[in-house]
Amino acid sequence: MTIPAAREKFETFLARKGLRVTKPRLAIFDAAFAQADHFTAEQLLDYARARTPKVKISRATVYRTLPVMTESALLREVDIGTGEKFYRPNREGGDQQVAQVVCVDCNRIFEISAPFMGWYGNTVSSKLGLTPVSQRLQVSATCDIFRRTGGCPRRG
Amino acid sequence: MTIPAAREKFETFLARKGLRVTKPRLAIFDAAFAQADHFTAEQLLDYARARTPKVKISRATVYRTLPVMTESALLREVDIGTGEKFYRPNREGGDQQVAQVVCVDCNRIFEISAPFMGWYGNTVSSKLGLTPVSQRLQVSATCDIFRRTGGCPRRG
DNA sequence: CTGCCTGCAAACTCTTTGCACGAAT
DNA sequence: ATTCGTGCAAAGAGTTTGCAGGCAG
Repeated sequence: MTIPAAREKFETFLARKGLRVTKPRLAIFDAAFAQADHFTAEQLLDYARARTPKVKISRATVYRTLPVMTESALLREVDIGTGEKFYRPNREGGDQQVAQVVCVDCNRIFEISAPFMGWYGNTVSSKLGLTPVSQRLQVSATCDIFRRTGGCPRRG
Repeated sequence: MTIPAAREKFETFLARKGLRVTKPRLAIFDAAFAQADHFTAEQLLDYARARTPKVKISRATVYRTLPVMTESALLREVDIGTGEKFYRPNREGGDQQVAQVVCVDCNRIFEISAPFMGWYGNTVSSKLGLTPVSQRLQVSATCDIFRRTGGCPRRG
């Protein structure tokens, strides 16, 4: 999904929710959707300001816009339990079942398709009389090459 | 595992690590291991103080002792992405594969065995040249009975 | 007696919020 | 014109840390 196409979806989402289409919101959204990898709120603030110097963007607005974008499903929130939340654009659209693999050496987050997760959640919840609404599978792992060579090939 | 037995293991762990066996550390450990359910750092502080009024216990020492206890594997850290960390005693011992199911109605954390997780972590990591060190499956779920009756049977 | 451990309080990080102004509808 | 959105700065929650004194080994 291209940025203009995504932005149009976002504008539509805002309109349907009765929210106003403002310059800061669009600037933040564009910056978020242009990101290649995972990013934090702070990184998004920096990037949005650099990308759209004309539009004044405050930290507060970034934090207020992130939940809106997440709700629109054009952005996904990724919590790896480090105190700060990560986000990434959802270019494919739809509710994907993905697992996060966090490399403790290169500190990078990989996401891979996990089609079995839904079944896992159901299996585990039904025993308790619960119905799953969301689930996440997170794997912490060490890099084999890093341990042998002392360098992470994915980082250079 | 009883509390005295666990405390002995903890003392041994401290000794092996070259750490000192102090009254605050033991008081905090006992309080942690006596807990029936998940608890936070703050709750542990309150409980340890109530349980051992003679020993002076500060918040800082609780926060400094928690990682030690976690490393000893007598305590497990449970992160459900709410900003505060939860802990619970690991009475069974060993590295278990457990999934957390968080009920959004009663706000309680259930843990159930999920032996398939290990296989999945390996499958997923090996594709990336990584070796898994830990993994967690976390499911957010709604309570079926709560939705029908408006009350959670697990809470009363 | 040596140096790790402790308590206290301040600092820190990430996120949220109150308020008055400014902009979208 | 009305109301929602914004920026700023302060507050908030949870956790960490610097320092002077205390206790374990």
